[in-house]
Amino acid sequence: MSIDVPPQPRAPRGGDAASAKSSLSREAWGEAALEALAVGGLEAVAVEPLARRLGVTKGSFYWHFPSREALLREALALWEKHETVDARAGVEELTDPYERIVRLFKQGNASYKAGRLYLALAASSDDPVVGAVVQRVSSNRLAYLHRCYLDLGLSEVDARLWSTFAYATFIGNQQVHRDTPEQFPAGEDFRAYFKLMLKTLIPRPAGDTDGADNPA
Amino acid sequence: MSIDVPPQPRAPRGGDAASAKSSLSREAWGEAALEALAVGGLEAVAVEPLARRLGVTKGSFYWHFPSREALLREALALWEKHETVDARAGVEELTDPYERIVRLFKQGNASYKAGRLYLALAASSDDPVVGAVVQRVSSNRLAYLHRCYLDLGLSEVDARLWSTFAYATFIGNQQVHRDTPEQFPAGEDFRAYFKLMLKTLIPRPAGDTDGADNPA
DNA sequence: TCGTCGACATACCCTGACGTATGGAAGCCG
DNA sequence: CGGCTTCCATACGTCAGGGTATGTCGACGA
Repeated sequence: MSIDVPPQPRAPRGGDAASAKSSLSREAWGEAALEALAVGGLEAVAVEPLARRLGVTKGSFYWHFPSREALLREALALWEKHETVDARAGVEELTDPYERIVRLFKQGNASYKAGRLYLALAASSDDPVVGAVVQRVSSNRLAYLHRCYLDLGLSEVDARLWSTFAYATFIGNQQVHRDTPEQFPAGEDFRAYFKLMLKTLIPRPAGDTDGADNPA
Repeated sequence: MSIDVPPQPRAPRGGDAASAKSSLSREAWGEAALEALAVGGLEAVAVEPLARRLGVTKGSFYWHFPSREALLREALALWEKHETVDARAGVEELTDPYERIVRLFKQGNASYKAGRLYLALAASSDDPVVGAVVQRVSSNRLAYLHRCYLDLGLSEVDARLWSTFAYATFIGNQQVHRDTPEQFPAGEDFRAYFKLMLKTLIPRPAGDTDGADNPA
């Protein structure tokens, strides 16, 4: 979310526009594109509206990018890194596979915007560029979850089934949460819901009777 | 790239099989719109492409509908009926709530196109017209599922949690199936997957050990 | 036979968005 | 100081699609 501008700060120009930023970078455009994507879908990634939102005009955009598709690829690359490398930051270090899965779930449910982003991208997966990235990200997540379930002691087949199950539920939660926010459990209800999901979706092999929930 | 369909010599005013009337009806336009929606999303519901596909021109369309939005409303009304009234056709008669849920799941997973349709609509729920219908349909399904779980003997709260859980998984399956069809269990694997979901998502109160699954 | 009407075709304008061309205001350099 | 580079503005050209106005043709009904 933090829009950090990489080391390319040229001396401030007139500074007349809405942003105090002197000049835009490729990455800034990419992040803005992701923002628009999460809100308005693929069609919202349009050059002129984005330029207006950034306080510049089209001419500026076409200095940084040869085409709209190039911007899309930039944004997609950013997103893919967010959803794979960055998403595994606080997870990989956990040794207990159970805890890893819990953490994954927690992280996934933590960012509403990330959920909307995935949904928006997945909705536009008919676009070949978008579709390929969505598939890679989805496969990557699925594969990682699969490994976690394997580490849990499940057989190859069972791990496959359970990881798909858990992932589908995860994605579905985002959908339901977005489509019918009223009906989706919130607050205390969500805590109970979350607990139910964990208990149901993570078959614990050993005799772990109850309540190992960490007090976050 | 744009499929330029030649002026398609329409079947003259003879009794055609496609529809009672030789000319196009509102409903035919609506169904065509749903078809386009399932494939290309909301933006694919465009007057000119649709008219080309139906072998007529824009002028014809604007005879039946005052605007594109009117067509959208027609299609949405059709869809809402499909997903609520029609979807409950073979379910309501079942007395066992467990069987009702199973049937619901079976039906939902039966039509890939219906899944794509929901996903496409849900992706465009920022549109006020679409959003309202999606919300109604989603709420309706959720409420029905909730009743089923209630009939299963669960408490109000538990039924709420479990129905949300099950519905989220259901929706998520459609997502995963569409986004990464390669990774999604198929054939025999899907049977096992389906069975696992039923077993996990439907807490059976009485001591119903196993193997009572009806054959497909 | 003729007028009306339903259902469609044709022609047109308008909008939004992609892409291009060109120019211009800084900063850096020789 | 003149020229080059960088970043951006302005002004087009193009094109798909929404919406409108009007033309057309066959099916009736009197």
